[in-house]
Amino acid sequence: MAYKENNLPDNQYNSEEIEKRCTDFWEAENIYAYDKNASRENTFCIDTPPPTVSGSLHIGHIFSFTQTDITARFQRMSGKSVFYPIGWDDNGLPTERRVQNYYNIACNPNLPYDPDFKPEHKEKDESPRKEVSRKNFIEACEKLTGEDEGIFEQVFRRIGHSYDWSLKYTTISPDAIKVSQKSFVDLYAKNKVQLVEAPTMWDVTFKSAVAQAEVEDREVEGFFHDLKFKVEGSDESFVISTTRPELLPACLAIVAHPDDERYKKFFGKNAIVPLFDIPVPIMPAAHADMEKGTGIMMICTFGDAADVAWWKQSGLPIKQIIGQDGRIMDIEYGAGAFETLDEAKAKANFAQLKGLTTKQAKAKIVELLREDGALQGEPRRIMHAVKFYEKGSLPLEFVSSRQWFIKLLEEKDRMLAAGKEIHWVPEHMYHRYEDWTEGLNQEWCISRQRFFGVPFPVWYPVDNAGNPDYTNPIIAAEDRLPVDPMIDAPAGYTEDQRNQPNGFIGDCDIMDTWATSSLTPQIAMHFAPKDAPLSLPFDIRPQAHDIIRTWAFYTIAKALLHENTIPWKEILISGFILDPDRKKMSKSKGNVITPLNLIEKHSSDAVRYWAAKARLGIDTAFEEQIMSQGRKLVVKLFNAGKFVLAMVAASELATESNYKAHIVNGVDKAWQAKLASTAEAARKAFANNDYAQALEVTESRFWDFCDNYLEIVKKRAYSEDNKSAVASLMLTLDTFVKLFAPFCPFITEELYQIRPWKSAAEISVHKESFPSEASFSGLTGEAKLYDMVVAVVAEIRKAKTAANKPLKTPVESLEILLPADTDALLKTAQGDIENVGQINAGGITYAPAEALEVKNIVLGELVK
RNA sequence: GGGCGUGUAGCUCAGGUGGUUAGAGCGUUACGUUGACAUCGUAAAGGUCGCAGGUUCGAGUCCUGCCACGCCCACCA
Repeated sequence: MAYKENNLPDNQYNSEEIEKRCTDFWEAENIYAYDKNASRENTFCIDTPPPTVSGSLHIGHIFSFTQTDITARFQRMSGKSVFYPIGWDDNGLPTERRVQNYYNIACNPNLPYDPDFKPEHKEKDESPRKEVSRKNFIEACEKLTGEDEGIFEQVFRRIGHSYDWSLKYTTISPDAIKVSQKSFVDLYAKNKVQLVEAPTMWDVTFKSAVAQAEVEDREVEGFFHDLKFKVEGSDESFVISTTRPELLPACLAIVAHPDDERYKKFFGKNAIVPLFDIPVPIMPAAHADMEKGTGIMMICTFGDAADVAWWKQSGLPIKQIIGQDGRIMDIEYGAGAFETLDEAKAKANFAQLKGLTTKQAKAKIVELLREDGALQGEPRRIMHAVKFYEKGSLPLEFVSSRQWFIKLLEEKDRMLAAGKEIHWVPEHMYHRYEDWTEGLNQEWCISRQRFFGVPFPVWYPVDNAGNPDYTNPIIAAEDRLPVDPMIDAPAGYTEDQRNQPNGFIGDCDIMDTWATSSLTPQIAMHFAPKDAPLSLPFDIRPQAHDIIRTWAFYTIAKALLHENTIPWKEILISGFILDPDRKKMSKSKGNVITPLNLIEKHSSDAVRYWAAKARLGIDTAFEEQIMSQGRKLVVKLFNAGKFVLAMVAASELATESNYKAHIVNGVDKAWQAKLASTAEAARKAFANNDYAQALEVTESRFWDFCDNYLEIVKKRAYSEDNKSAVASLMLTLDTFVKLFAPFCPFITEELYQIRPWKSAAEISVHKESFPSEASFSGLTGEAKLYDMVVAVVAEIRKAKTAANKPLKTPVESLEILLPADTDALLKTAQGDIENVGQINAGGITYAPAEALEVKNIVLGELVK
């Protein structure tokens, strides 16, 4: 399609029109299509992060995604076929939460499907959430994510990200589910995944297991309670300080350090748990800290990870009293595992706790302990760190449940080696990965008791008594994927055998989002043409540093487990956008300054300029002024371009594609030498992943061009003998549009397209080769000459400014002192110097000196 | 407690392998508007380069220690 009707520059810069023209043109001409005919060596593969679709795009997205786009554009201009997919991460908890709030609904998997249910947006009110079936809930998720994704795409197109949109995927789509389930099936075959019933970190709000990587510590208020325990069969007693008295009925044992003289005598005896009169063994344990509290502590089911670890090696029975809803369970207390010396007392006390939340139970039990006399003094307030699910608001509990785990602990060494093989930018980010990998102490729990996500391709046989056999799961065959075990029956069974004796049940859990996100390279390849020469490792993975322990870590794990390779050669870690007060930018503030508002105000190119100014891995404060600065640059590009085009249009060279041969003037060739070195510097900076540096050198050369070179050649370009000047301006424009193209794809395309000398073979600036020193072969001269001319011009300007005179004030005479070896060189530029300085003919005199100097400037009178 | 990073002009940031008067943009001030410029240009003021030692002829740059801030990890009865 034709880019523009008349191919003339607009009178004024109008970002919206230019952006519209460009996006339409790129779309129509398929400028960014991935070329599968290129070899793998000639392909640059990007493992694009699929943004989480749960609400609106944040300016931080624009920031980091634009930085990747700049790299992609440079690689494309370096002759690579760029595989630059885009996907939306729409499965998982964030989406569920948003859908619940947006439609005011909640999923109840026990309800039947209602085909007439239509989700509608409801403003937040007090009305209870409408319960809907699992299928209705998933449909609501799909509806809302679909709408959100449309908006995301609009913004990403508007900001000029050069994805191949035909490769677009969503993580909840059947094909992505297939890839994810295939991964599970493969891991099962390789014995890298296992179903385990064990105490797991559990979020009571979301009623789901969580993985180590999703856990964070928060400083919260707590209280030490000093509890008196009697020692069985003696008059002795001791005091334990605990923050979790509500776990008293779940107490398994009492431990103290083996060398602790205070308690050594008790080892082997039993302590009596207050209120419940349960005898529990007093045992030595090396992890007990003599300095902390009273030096003696209780092990419960389960206070923390240390309790779990100790319990595992103790062989003692489990005493689970906290249910999956975070409340004290309804159990027959006083028998079995909870054997007691006084059943009636234990039952009576426990009955008062049943059904309470842990917080309520704590208050209740303190009351009971106080009555009982076991509580010594009053609870003492402390601040301590407690583990929370990163998206949760209540502390995690350890609840025993059946979950699928990927066995990563045995892969630690390989993981560390793989991390070293990958090039981290900036390098120090590797330490985060290393820290995390070395500190890993749990297998990766991938089951989630949620609804909107990838189902496990798993069923369990049911025996003739109606009990599921979890030891012999039925795994779906690969060619059946994707499957939903809650809808599809396993091979060899029929649907009417579901939940029946001698039948089967489906695994009702879904996978952790990361179990799917960790396969982004594999998913992207799955959505590419089947005969494309794509393979791991990809070239780059761009991402932020907060998800090194999740996304980066898990992706490396999956690539190792499946393909036995690293997933990418390089990982580029972007920084965060911080509020001006240097806190991480909050979503609430993001609503005020939305990306679209900023784009409309400053233009896409200007917003991209802002993103390009920041270096990788460095957190920067949000400063809108940088966008204004970017806009100034873009407007300047527009105006300078328009000016050059006007000067060229008057020349007979205007339509000559082989104009370069006319660059013969010394000053012009000197300028081209400067331009060539800038191009080379930009190229080198890009090769070093330092796009900010590439922009910096390009930008400063461009302002040099506008302030100096353009003024220096202006008069000559209007004169009779103007071919060299005009050709030089043409080459300059051709060069700058290419140098700026990765940063400002819109204004550069606009200028590129409306050049009168554009040939039919020239499709888009974004398909051009990025300039290098070699592009200027034979066109460059003595760069020094340019520097000297600029220095002389600067002195003349300074003299005029000092005298408060306009710059067009004529100069009667001036003296240039200069070294002998540059004398002849500078004199070749005398005409240009006279032009730009408004110097009277013959006004310049020369004298030898050590260094260049301009003296005795005599200003004339400006004739009106 | 362990690790990583940051600390340069009022603000936001640049400053390979140590080398002349430490840079940019914004902001401030003064002046000007040259044949493109919803402006633009020319200039000025503004810095003990976190602090203290050390290496060196020479340190913003290398070494040691300290301080402040941020982040990551671990512990947390």
